[in-house]
Amino acid sequence: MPKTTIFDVAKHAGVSIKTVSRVVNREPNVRASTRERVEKAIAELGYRPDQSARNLASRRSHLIGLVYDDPAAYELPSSGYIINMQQGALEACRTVRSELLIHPCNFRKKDVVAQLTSLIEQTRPAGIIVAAPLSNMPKIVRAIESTGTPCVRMSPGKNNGKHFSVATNDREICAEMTRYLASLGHKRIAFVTGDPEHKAVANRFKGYEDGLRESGLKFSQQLVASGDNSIGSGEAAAKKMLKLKRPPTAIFAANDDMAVGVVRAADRLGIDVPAQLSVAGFDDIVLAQQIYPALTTIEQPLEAMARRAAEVLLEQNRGGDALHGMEIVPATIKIRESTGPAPD
Amino acid sequence: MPKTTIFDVAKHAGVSIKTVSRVVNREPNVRASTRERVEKAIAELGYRPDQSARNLASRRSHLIGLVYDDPAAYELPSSGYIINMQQGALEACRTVRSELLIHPCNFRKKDVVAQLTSLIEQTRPAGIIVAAPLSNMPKIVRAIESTGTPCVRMSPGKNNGKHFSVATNDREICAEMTRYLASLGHKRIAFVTGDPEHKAVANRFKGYEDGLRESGLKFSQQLVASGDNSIGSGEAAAKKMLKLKRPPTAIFAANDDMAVGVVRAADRLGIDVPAQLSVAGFDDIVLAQQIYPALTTIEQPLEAMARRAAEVLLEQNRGGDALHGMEIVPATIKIRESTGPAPD
DNA sequence: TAAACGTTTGACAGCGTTGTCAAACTCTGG
DNA sequence: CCAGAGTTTGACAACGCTGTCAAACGTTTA
Repeated sequence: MPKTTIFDVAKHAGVSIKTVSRVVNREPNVRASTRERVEKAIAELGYRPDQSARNLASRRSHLIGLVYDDPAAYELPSSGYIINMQQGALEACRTVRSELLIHPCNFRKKDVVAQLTSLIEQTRPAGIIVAAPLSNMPKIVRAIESTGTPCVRMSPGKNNGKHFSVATNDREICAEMTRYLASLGHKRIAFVTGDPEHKAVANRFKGYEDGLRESGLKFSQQLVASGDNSIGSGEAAAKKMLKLKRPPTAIFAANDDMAVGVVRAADRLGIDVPAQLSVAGFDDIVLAQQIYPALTTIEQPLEAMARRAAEVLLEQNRGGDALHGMEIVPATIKIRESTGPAPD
Repeated sequence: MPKTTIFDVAKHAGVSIKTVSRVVNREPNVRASTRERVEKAIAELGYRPDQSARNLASRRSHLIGLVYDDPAAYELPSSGYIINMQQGALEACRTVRSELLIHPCNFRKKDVVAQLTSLIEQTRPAGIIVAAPLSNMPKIVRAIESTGTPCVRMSPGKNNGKHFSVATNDREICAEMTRYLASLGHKRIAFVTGDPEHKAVANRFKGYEDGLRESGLKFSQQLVASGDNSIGSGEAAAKKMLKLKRPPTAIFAANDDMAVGVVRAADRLGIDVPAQLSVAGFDDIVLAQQIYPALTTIEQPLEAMARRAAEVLLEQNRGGDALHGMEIVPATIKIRESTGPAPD
């Protein structure tokens, strides 16, 4: 039984193949009655357009590419970052029968750009989702744009107006977390910064400053330590600050790994969390709920962001208008056991 | 600057397009001197075959599909299972410039088969990797086979001879773990079984029996409890067995989640691990190293298995012979802190 | 009533490969 | 030196769709 082609449908509906094509692609200027007739024929014959042929003729596929780099994964087995994004993008793909192509690429390699260009030429995806930290690299975004493939950045960085981007409110939510700590009576709230290359992480620090200001607390350089996003660096940073004459009563780390390090440091120093020290993180990694005390943290809406990114791309591929600008998917504060009223 | 096509190469090399095609596809019967000339032309013009056109003409792409279901992920955020497989498959793809298409599918849904068939028709992947538990479902494997797409199963189940499969030595390695526990002096070694639907998990139990026999220990039904692969079920199973008149001195759980449950149960009952009770798991999940005491477990070579699966498929796609039968990628025992000499 | 314009439809030429099949060439043995 | 077999090559038709452009059809306007 040979596969049904557009010709079969055309004959069955008594129209030309072009009209069938128009119906399939939701092109305008097809009389309603004609459209119905064609749709009926499609349904009766169980016609499914051949993607390869479409790709060849239109120079574009129904695949969505997800390109990412997960530097954290080079050290830890899995940060969950990727899987969450995939989940979201996959959901969006499923509803429109698209498929997801995943393409990790190490941005430290010299040939990333060539590699991406080649990926796009080879597979001609309908769109590309670029995840952080790749999305913050102009040369990468530019390379993708130059192929003419629509792309959506998942990134807090500035948008050049040519594409759409999805981000979360890192800064605002961190201000909120800081205000929450202040509302518990904490006067000395410390912050552990992360890798400054990571744009989102930098925004978190700004949010911390905002939060202090909004709570009427004054910023102190002593209460800021820099980490590199790893557990160990969080531990070191906390140890340093907890040994100050006037140590902080709350430490907010720019990511959960470092927050876990802070908890560990407190443990080693015999400081009770949360009775003597409140600890907050960011990311809501799996471990956050598994350690004791369970970590108060901020849940990044990675899945929702990726879903939105894919939706935008897929809608555009179906003929919708290209979107520009930035959309914010808000993060959520998860209050758990590691934060509590300030001591005294 | 229009893209270079096979025609440009043919003209430049003074041959027909068919000959260029032969060279590109490594087909036989091309004179060495001709091949060289064509290869030179390809290099000089920077020719890259258009995949869409290839797909259309040959009815096959350079994509590898990875289809999976991760039932554990419906409850826990991430089991690491998927990410490990992806990693392996991606590595293999990268070396031959192929791309990986990921397609999760819930086997409980009625239309899995239709969905898979449609996926294959749409994307015409060069091959499909089917991961457990999907790989143990005849109807799914049959559906894929009927499309004519080469497929490799990652699964311990019997192989019908039509395809290749990659598995690990669950049974043998579990026997080895059991012998290891026996060698530490344990006489009463218990086992927590997992979801019986999971073929590999069933094999682990058989390995446990083998190990007992080989160590001259006798099997006791009292020392076998059934779990459902979850932490909670491991905890319940352990509590039950630890309250026996003659409790086990070692508990081997069919997966790490349950082993973590066992450790938790011991903790609650005030039983010291490993002084009074040795605990072993299977999977080497991230948590295994993060709990205290760090879990002795078995590392599944998921990444290596997936890499091998993809390699086989890609090699076949490049014109290699179709492989049949089963290949075993051995697992590794990771001895950590949760096991030690038997008490007394 | 006809010109002018917008809407709907179809014919047909690509898109860049691979598959088929036959022609041309090369080598062997008698 | 030729028949016969194998090797190497090329012409050309698919593959199944979209893009282009022009024709046919409707509707409005003067």
